[in-house]
Amino acid sequence: MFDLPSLKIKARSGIYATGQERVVQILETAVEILIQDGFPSVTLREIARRMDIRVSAIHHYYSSRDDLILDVLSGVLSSYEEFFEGLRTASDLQPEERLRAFINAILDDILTLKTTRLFPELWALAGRDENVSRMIDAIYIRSRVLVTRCIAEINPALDLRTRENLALFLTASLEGVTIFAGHGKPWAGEMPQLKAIACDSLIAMVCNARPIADPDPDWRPPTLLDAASYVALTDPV
Amino acid sequence: MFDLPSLKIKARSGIYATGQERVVQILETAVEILIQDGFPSVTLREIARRMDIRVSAIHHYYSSRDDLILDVLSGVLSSYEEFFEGLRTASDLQPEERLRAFINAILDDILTLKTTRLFPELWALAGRDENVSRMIDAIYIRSRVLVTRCIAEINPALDLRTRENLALFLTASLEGVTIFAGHGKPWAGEMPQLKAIACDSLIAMVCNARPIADPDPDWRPPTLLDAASYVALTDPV
Amino acid sequence: MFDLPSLKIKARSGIYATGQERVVQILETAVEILIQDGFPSVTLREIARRMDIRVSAIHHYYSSRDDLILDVLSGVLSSYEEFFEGLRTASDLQPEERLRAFINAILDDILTLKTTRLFPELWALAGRDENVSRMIDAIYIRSRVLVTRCIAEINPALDLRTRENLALFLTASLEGVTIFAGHGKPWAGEMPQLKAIACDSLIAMVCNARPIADPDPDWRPPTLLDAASYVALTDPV
Amino acid sequence: MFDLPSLKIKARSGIYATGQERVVQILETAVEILIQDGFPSVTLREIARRMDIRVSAIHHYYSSRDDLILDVLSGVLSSYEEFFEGLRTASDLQPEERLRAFINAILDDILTLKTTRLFPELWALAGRDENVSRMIDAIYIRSRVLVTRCIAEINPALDLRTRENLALFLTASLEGVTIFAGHGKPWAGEMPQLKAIACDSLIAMVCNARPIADPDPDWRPPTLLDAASYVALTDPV
DNA sequence: AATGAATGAGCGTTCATTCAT
DNA sequence: TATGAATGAACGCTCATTCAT
Repeated sequence: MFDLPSLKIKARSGIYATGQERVVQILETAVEILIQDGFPSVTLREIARRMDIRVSAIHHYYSSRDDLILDVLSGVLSSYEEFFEGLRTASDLQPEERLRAFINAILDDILTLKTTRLFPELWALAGRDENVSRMIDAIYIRSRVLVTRCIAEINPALDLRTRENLALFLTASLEGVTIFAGHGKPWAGEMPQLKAIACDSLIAMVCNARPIADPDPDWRPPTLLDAASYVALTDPV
Repeated sequence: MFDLPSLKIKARSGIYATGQERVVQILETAVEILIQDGFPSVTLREIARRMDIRVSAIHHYYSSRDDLILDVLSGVLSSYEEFFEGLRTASDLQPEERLRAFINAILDDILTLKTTRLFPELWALAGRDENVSRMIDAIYIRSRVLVTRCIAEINPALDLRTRENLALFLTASLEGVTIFAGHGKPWAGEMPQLKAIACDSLIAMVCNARPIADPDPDWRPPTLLDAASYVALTDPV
Repeated sequence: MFDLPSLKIKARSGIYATGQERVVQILETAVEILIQDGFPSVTLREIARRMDIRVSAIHHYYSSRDDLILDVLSGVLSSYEEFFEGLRTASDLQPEERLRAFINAILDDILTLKTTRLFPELWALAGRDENVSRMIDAIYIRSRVLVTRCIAEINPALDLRTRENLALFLTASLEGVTIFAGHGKPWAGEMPQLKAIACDSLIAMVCNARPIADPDPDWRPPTLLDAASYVALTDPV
Repeated sequence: MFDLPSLKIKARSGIYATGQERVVQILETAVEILIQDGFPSVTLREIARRMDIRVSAIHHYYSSRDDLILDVLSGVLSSYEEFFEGLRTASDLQPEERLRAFINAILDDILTLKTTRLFPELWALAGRDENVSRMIDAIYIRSRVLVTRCIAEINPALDLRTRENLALFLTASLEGVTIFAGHGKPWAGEMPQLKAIACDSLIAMVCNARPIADPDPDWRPPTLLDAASYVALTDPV
């Protein structure tokens, strides 16, 4: 139903056609290495080796490795952003069905090699890099927009904090499956059963949740982003 | 109730007393770096620098860096093994309460810096290294021993496969929380709420689960380990 | 009294008006870098960066970096040539006063950032590059024209060799002050005193000098230049 | 009479004989390159090439190139420090003769390839590096200790400031000769005449100097060093 | 007239590793 | 038991240069 759109990278420089292509090639190659061999293997030399160009040619497009990596990450994450955006808008189903579709889409995506490899790398990276932490925070905020909305519709009695915590736990539950049933992992074959379990238990969780007695009216969902960025990501528009 | 036993590393090589100590120091220093700065920073140079010894002194105990890393990982994981072992044996509670205690213990552990940093690194590493995959598989098998037993007691009607899948999803749910509410993560402050949500929803999941109609009698929980190792880990002893 | 004329660089290549301008801009930028950051920083990249053009645009005007550097140096030195030329022609003073004016002009010039930075760089460069040696030789020959003439007028009894050696030492004395009392150097504040000392002692030196008893009639001032170039530089015209 | 002592370098590390030698070899090779090809050519690769060792072997002794360069410079300058120290202590001549000996020794030293190449490089470097500036300042302070003492003895009527300025100008005069009559320079052959001129004129300068009418009692010789370092260098001990 | 694309050589530095002491 | 000496491979990066556009 929902499909992860293929990686779309915006070429930065290059009025020449070949230059635009090169940037895309570089980023795609970097992602390829990232998926296949992990972050430590994403070196300029390895990218150059695979592309059969020289390292200095990469430096022609990116003045530093950090620049390149940043572009790689933002490219990767923006592709997921589009994925979540697609999930949010493309549906006219009932809230419960929409949530079920979301859960299934995420777990399907987890089965792909790309997601299985990429996200654990990003989680590890986030532990060492504040910028990556923020990027990941942003992408998951985007992802939870749909979930919180479904929860609000399914169980209108819930206060904001409970809704957000439910959405967070629901998302965490699904992400955790990556470790065990991701692509090539032992439990990947059990994904159909896991999807059923996840849908049943998580939707039940939402339905049966009770609001907290005395909600703090000032509570806001915690985030690494500044208020403006947060609003921009969650704004319905 | 449950307590994470302090890291105990068994020295492998080293005949002399001081040698054993040195190995322990090396491993502890490596783990310290691993937690503070991540895997890429665990270099022989850095270990030597912190210990104020020479790099070749480390090589005296470990013939290669890979050897050392393997020892670091097995040390780390065996400490968690003891943690899970402790969870299993130390309790005479009712099954539901035991499960609740397990969930709370895991989520408490997730709040520690060590676990927050270590596990994402391990998950990333598992994507590139078969040995690490197997080590992680082993440790999670250990962890699920208690869960599957609780599930069997709470809901005796369930078939093996459903039990195992429930245990797997339950574990995955908890591990996923690391990403969002681990030590220093934005949602860490919401852990009390998340614990309540996790307990309620996961225990409800176990209670309400239904066995599959036509279970395959030959089904066995998927694992990267060989049968003997698997049995050794799950054997009640 | 004497004034260092502002740097005038003659564009060498470039048929078009804008091209000539570009060459001048390039050279001025190069000199600016040379003065501010020293020779090693005069790279095509840095020039291009400051001019906000591309490196290859510079190559459009100079087929090699060495070409450019040579042009930079000849531009710089020709500006000093004009300086010395100005000293020589602009004066109708008595010889002793003319010499005093020369000394003061040189020491004033030494106080400028440009000269303080430029000349030590050139001296160092001369140690490695024969062409630079010759260029510097030429510029100092020009500079000594006035001095030798003053000496001849002040102390007509002197033979050529003694005159030239006196002029050489006088010039060397002044140049040496750059190292200690150039722009930004610790002794720059003592320049008034140093000027007085230099004038008194060097003019006294000229006045008190005695010719050598048995002058070699074939002696000629040593130079790296060929005879024709030498004559051209010293020719009164 | 006075001789520039051969470069003496203190080995830093190396309990092993070969290691001590290596450090000396590295520094000597670096100085050799510095003299022959100038500072920009003093690269780790060039040193390694000449020594027929690997670049990483140099890094075994010096953790960074800057470290090495610093050691090179301090080695070079300390050899000159000893040179000046030798000039100061080794003499029981009358003050005027001592000064004459100093002038001749400096001008003899200027004729060596080493000094001819080294000092212009240092002067240029000083324009870009504050540390080098300070090192050079220190070495020249050392050099002027003898000169100022001679001046004080020759012309006791002089105030401190005039003495110091005379010493400064005298030193500058001699240093300036490097540019024209250093090793391989066109005027090197005239050095005997230049020495005579220098002796005559500079000693006459000292003899004929007059104190300033109203000396500032607070005046101190300008320096880049802190007061303690300055005193340490000039202290007779 | 100017740029973009790409190269190749060189730079300082990090790292795991081997070996003799 | 531990170190110093030395290596070789790899890393990110700078630079001048060539060539097609």
